[in-house]
Amino acid sequence: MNSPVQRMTRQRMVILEHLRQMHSHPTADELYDAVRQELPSVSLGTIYRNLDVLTRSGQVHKLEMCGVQARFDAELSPHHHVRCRDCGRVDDVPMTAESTVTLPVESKSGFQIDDYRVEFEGHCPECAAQHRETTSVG
Amino acid sequence: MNSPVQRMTRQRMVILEHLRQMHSHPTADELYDAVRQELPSVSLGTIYRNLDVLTRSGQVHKLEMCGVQARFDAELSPHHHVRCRDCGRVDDVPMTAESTVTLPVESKSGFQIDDYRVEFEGHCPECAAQHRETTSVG
DNA sequence: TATGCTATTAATAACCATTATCAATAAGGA
DNA sequence: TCCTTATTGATAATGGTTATTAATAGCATA
Ligand SMILES: [Zn+2]
Ligand SMILES: [Zn+2]
Ligand SMILES: [Zn+2]
Ligand SMILES: [Zn+2]
Repeated sequence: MNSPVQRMTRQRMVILEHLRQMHSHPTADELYDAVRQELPSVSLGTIYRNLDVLTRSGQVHKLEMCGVQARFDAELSPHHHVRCRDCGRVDDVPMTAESTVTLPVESKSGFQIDDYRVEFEGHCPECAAQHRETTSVG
Repeated sequence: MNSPVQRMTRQRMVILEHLRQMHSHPTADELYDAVRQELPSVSLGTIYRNLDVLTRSGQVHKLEMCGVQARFDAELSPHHHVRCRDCGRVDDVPMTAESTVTLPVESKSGFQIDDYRVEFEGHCPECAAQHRETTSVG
């Protein structure tokens, strides 16, 4: 009925520490590469399993964004994200009054709406530069 | 260099017609089921291939969220979407002044932001009802 | 209408992120 | 220290999507 007791294993600790000091919103396999530096025998399944546990207990945020792979974030204060259309890199965007949306109480088909997410899209500096040099040559 | 000429095949036409008269934001395989009624020998690969072509030529919108199946929409006028947290059903939410976000010109790390997407989350009428009857019994 | 080029197809295999399985291990309360 | 069971590493399985390939069919041109 209620969820099992959560133990603090060495793997879980190292995963959480690494995610907390990475601000790149890494994918599971990027985090796997980082954690393996410290725990060479850790398995990718353990990364996925722990990200799931930590997400469900609210210690980590899973970014439900467009794109192929899921990304994770240990920064829990409310903020938005931008994603680069070319390379998929994700960065933070602070919340402002201009990026705040009023929740519609109910959609026309009777949905009860209780949350929303804003996702920005654009180009990171590197891809923007590359795009410029590709199109500038006549 | 430039994309090849787009031909109008029977399959492509039927796919587009069916998507245009479905307002349920179907997944590829849901659309596959619908199209097979008319073209029994169509293949799932053809559905995916055409949805990709039609998306890239702007005749169809692809709604992608990580972790869940992509959904497609032939309604091209600007609007938002709500997704049911339980069953994944997607419905339209009209754009209003309250759901309009001002684009930040640039993020702090130099991203050039040129678009955004608002996605609402909640419960569809069916799942909301089910949730009520599950939790109401003492 | 016939011809040629090639975009598109059906069928199928491959891909790849994520989950499930399972015997062995270890966290942590008693 | 002992016991329960959450967690692990290894590995197989899943499932949505993409790639491959020989055959077919749009469609521009003669
Ligand atoms: Zn980029
Ligand atoms: Zn973030
Ligand atoms: Zn629902
Ligand atoms: Zn829609």
